Amino acid sequence: MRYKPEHKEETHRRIVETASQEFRAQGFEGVGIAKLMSVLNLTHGGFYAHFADKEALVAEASVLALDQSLDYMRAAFEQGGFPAVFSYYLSEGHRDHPTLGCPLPTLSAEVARHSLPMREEFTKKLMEVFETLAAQMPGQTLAEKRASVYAMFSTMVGAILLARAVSDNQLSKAILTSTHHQLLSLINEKVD
Amino acid sequence: MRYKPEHKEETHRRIVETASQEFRAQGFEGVGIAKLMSVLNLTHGGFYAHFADKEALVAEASVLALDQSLDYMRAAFEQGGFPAVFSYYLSEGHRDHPTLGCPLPTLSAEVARHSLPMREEFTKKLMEVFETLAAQMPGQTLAEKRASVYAMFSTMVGAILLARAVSDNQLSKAILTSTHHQLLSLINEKVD
DNA sequence: TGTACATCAGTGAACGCGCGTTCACTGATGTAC
DNA sequence: TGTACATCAGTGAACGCGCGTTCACTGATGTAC
Repeated sequence: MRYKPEHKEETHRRIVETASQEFRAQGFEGVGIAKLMSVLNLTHGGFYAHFADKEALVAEASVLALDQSLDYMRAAFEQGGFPAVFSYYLSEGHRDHPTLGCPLPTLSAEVARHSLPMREEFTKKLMEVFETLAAQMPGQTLAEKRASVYAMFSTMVGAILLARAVSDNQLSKAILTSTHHQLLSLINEKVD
Repeated sequence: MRYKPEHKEETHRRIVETASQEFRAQGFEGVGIAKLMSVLNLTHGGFYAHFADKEALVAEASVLALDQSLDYMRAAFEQGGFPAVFSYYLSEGHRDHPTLGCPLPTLSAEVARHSLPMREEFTKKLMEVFETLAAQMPGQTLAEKRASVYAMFSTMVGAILLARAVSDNQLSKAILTSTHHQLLSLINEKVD
């Protein structure tokens, strides 16, 4: 069969999209190429017409996941500023559905063990995320705004990470609400 | 060969000890039983005289890692209170040497995907860590102290996680120092 | 005191399985003549 | 208008490899007689 000119790009896009979701749910190592392709009704051999190797997919899919996550946070911010961002990020919904959530809690530990080129692409996109949010952050200087964003992200990412690991739902909720309150009081201080 | 009565326990202990370090460096999936045993000059077959399966080792090694990490933090606390804990935890040394560091940044994402029994052992030990530090935390009520510990841990864990993932050393350092300053000002508020 | 035997931590070949990757191939369709 | 050919996204068998796990075995030493 011969395909329309945009068909290949579309398939490529679908592979990255599905991979970015599966990776967030199962980790990079938990998702095999054969299984991934079969979800899309394709066979594993065709994968290498789209990507040099799995590492290339890992890089593209991570960047896409960061981009999507930034979109969610931007949407929340537009609705209600940083408090809305915290409510979204530290929600039980986000905790229970990593598939469409922020890739940082699920994938950062694995990223740290990956190849330098992959980590560089990831870092570049992460800086973009940080800069976008720093622009909205209260503070005197850009350095100060950035510092607030780094600390804010560390807190949010760590909270979701721990809330997901823990088997006790009461503790899990307590982790989310405690960090939520801490972040809210930090933001309120800065606004004053 | 016949061995002394304490020999088997000692071997068991060495396997768990080495595994707890290797897991922190490579993740649970990154460490195979054959390789692990060969590091200890043993063969892979003998593993199953010590553990029902890999999952049992994963559980024991995670608990040991949490215990060791708690010891480090307790030692730091005794030397200089929470500021010393932050200095240790958010140091470049800790960032660069996961092997003997806190298992939470490296292993929590994988723990979240493991079996319930394993997660329960992990959670039980983590609660012990939280309670130990909450006892030292300034605050009016126990609930308040716990909340501070949960938020503090989320921040520290997230910071190390991100600082390790990022390929840019300047950004990595900025993440550590920003969160460090945030935690110090939080503690100072509470003391006042 | 000397010999036969039981113990049991550790050995290593073998298993089935899923992984990432390669490559000769298929076959529907656009294009050339 | 009709036929031969080129294109190329996707196919699927095959590869070597490392994984977790099983199991019949080994062999040094303590114990029984």
